This record gives sequence, structure tokens and C-alpha cells, in this order.
Amino acid sequence: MTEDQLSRVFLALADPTRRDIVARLTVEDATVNELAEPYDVTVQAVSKHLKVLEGAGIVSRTRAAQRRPVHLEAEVFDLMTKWIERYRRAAEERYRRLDAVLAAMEETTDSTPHSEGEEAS
Amino acid sequence: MTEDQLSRVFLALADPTRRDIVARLTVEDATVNELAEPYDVTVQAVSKHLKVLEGAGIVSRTRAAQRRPVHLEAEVFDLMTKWIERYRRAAEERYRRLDAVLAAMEETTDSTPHSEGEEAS
DNA sequence: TCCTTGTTCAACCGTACGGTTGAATAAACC
DNA sequence: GGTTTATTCAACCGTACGGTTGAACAAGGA
Repeated sequence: MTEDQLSRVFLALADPTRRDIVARLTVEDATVNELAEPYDVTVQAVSKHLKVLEGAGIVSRTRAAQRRPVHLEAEVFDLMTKWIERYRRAAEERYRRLDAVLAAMEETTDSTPHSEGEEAS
Repeated sequence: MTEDQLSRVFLALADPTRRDIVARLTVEDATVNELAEPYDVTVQAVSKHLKVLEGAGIVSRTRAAQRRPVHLEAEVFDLMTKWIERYRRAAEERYRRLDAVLAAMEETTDSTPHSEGEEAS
């Protein structure tokens, strides 16, 4: 909860392996060993990944013991979605306003459609 | 681009200062100095943050020179939203299936009707 | 009980992150 | 031209990350 969980959630999903784990957990719960199998890293590394995901509240590991399946917690996604949607909506709204302004300005001059940005890398 | 941009985007938004910058950029474009003003870090640090955001395609810095306003690119949000929604939906679907199974199992014992999934897309 | 299986803990390593200071660059103003 | 203003580059520092190996811990099965 609070604001800092967002940081943990985003950070947790910034890793491709962890995103893949999340993707696989949407299908069914799995144990650490099962999860580790496809990757060519050690089980300990995957265990660490799960710790990160757990710390972010993305997964939970209930039944303690020898075999402790990992379970996806879908609610956290709401947190991200809420944040993203909030600012995306704000940004889009701003563009609409800007477009309106530009349209008003251009009704006398020329109609030069705004160029959309594309990311370079 | 492709899948790795997702990592960069998530990583970029894993920092509270950078999220705050994004939030402020939804209101209006701003220069590095303007953006740096509220925080008690150096301008160079903010410049680095912007580099991260730019590398993730979240912002763009067009007009080069003495004054180069930072501009929010809203499209990247789609990337995240798509990823999140995809797996959230999968996870929720799975829960629905599980609920159905549980309901079937309980039809002899108790009848605890669960609410149907409600969410917009 | 001993042994196997599943999982984590502890220590270490290389690299990247977020921050700093100080110098360099680029446009604008006199 | 010289100076101011805005921004970045370069080097450095402490800490956290993702990975490893090796040992420890817990629960079942023989």
C-alpha cells in the first residue's frame, strides 16, 4: 500500500524474467522449481525474483513448507492501471485542448497537422 | 522498441521522482530547470532522470538548445496498459474458472453466490 | 532414524542506479 | 567578443540489483 508500493510493483515488473513468471502464473500456480525450470538460471535466483514479486504484493506464497506454490495476486494490477490511466487520461485531455487551440489558431492560416512523436533509441 | 522497451518503461516509472515528473508533464511541457525546482536534488540529477524517461520513450526533448522543453509521450502508456490488462484479464478469468469449480463443488453443501466480474476494459 | 526433496539463507561478485561535484557545451544577451 | 543562462558530460561514490556457489532448514518417505 501507500505510494511506495507502486515503486516496488513497477520495479518488479521491470525485469523480463519476472514478467514472464507473472505471465505463467496467470495460467496456474506453480512452485519455485517449476518456475525455475525454463530459465537457465539457478533456482536460488528465481527464489529471489519471487521475493521481489512478493514484496511488491504481486504474488503470494501461502502454504508454508516443502512445497509452497506461488500464487498471482491480480489486485495489484489495479494499482498500476489506476496510476497509468490517471495520467494518460490527463495527457490525452491536454492534447485535445492543445488540438483545439491549434485548430482555432489555424482557422486563418494553414492546416499543418501536428506531427506525432516517435521514440528513437 | 519491442519487448525490452517495456522493461525500460517499467524501470523508469519505478522511481517516485520520475513518476512525479511524468505527472507534472501531463499538465504542461517544462524545462529541466523548471522540473528540477521542486526537488532538493541537483539539476544534473533531474537531467539524468529525464534521460531515463526519454530512453523509455516516455518523454521527448525536441527543440535542441539552450531551452529544450520536455514533452510527455502518451502512447507508451498503451504499451504498459496492454501488458497489464492482458495478464490481469487472464488472471481474473482464471479466478472465474476457479470460482465455477468451487461453486460446482459446493452445490451440495452451501450456496454462496459470488458476484460476477465487473470491470471496464 | 536417515535420506531425499524443495526452498531459502549467507556471502560474495560485477554492474547499474541515483546522487554528487566540477567542467564543458550551446544559444542568447550586452 | 565576452558573459550569462540552460543543459549536459565526466568522474566519482555508496548502495542496490541480478547472478553465482555453498550451506542450512523443513517436511515427507524409506
